[in-house]
Amino acid sequence: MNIRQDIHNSEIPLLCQACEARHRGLCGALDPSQLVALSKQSWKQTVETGSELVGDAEKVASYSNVLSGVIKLSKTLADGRQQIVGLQFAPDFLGRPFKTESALNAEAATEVSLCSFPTALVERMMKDSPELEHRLLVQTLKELDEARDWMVTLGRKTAAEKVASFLLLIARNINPCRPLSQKEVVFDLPLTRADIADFLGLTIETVSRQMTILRKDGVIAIESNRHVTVRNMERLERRAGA
Amino acid sequence: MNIRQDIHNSEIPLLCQACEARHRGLCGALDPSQLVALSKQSWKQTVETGSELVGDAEKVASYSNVLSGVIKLSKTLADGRQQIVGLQFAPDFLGRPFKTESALNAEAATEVSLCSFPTALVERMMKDSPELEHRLLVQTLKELDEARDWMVTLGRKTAAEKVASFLLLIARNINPCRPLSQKEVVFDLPLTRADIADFLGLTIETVSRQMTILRKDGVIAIESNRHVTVRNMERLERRAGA
DNA sequence: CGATAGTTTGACACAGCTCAATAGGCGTGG
DNA sequence: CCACGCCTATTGAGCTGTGTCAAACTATCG
Repeated sequence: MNIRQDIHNSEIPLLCQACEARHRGLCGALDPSQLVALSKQSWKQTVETGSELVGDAEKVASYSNVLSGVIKLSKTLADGRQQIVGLQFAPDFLGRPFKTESALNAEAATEVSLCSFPTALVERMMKDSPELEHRLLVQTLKELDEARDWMVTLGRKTAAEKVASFLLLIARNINPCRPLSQKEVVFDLPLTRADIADFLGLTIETVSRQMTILRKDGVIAIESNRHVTVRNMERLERRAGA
Repeated sequence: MNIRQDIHNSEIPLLCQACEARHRGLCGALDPSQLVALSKQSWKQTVETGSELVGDAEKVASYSNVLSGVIKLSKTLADGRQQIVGLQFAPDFLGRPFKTESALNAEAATEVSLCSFPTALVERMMKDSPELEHRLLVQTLKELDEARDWMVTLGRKTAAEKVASFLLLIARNINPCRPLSQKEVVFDLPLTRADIADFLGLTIETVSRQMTILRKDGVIAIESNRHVTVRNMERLERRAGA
């Protein structure tokens, strides 16, 4: 039995054919011949929860597209206090071009699958393909917008609002095929309470207490610590403080 | 008496000849003919302290280079709580390409001079000039790094560390010709106590108290509320918590 | 079924907030 | 030049939200 050759896919490397990043991610900027060049030097990998992808102040040899799972980007003060400064979902691009050393720590919050390529190759292709650099600019601007939104959460919201904001963020990002604006949303939390605390600038205990309040008030339901049902998105949004 | 025609400057528009942004800013990406095209549709303006440059959810018709002064970028919650999410100094680029509506508020924190141009023109030039888009990407990545650094300050530092971090930020950015790593640094604060509080996620009173402590401990000196002398940068750095 | 890591709950402490009063800087007008 | 008023900043006193420490509970997995 022959595999039907789809015209659209005929020149696309096998590695890329089923890849999300080719559509919504960075690789969408590349034409088939560029995809072939990139795919020859790229590799897919699956990493387990907790493994460090990029260390702070470490040389970075590869960039990646996130294909599935959640990555946490964090910074640590000298005395060990930690702050998560961003979460990355598929099909985000992981890496900081034009800098050899990372200024932050990237760690798999869940099991994560990646498609990685050498930094040098990406930077070379960026010179040749303005469209690639354009996509990267668009993603970077998006991340900057998100970072600034989160600064409001960190600086001006109460613990209750912070936790609601976090649940809202996850509800909106974790399900790739999210039917927006439906009342009830179900997902597994990609982060532990400790991670959530580090993301919100709170302690584990405060996060836990606020989750309990949301549960007792019937805004959410929780099963076995990780599995969350948002009973009513609107109420959650109201609790997140605009 | 003739003005000597410098070869380097001979084709540069008058408007641009003394401009900082042509060297360290975005315009450095442009060749003389592009500079001429841009300068024909650009204009310099000076705006006074407190005037709003871009309103939240407002249509943006022009982008600008900051030539002098300080701009604060802020976001406001429904009930009026405010957070400053970034400060811009010369020769930063003010604007958010690829979005017609602003998601934040830009206001002159001091008297500010700007060189402005129509958004449409910049976006057209970006298509033709990858170098321009490249510079914008580099600036955006820098702002993202800064935003993430500040998230650590907002989420994990104490009030004392926050105020020290703020003074450090200003000391490092306000003086264009800063002789780095000299022990004593003098500057005028570009922000009121209320602005500082909104930047740090604190109240005016807490900011004031922490400044008083720094003053009494001899780390800084303050004259007439705005004029600050950092007596010892190293001590200030230590108080900022890494 | 016990071990371990993660989570919840409780009691208490304290950093930073709120409200209120005072002090200082600066421009205006006598 | 001083007197006044306005605005901003400082200082004080008390309160409260969130952190700290400690203990109990729960899920998961061998």
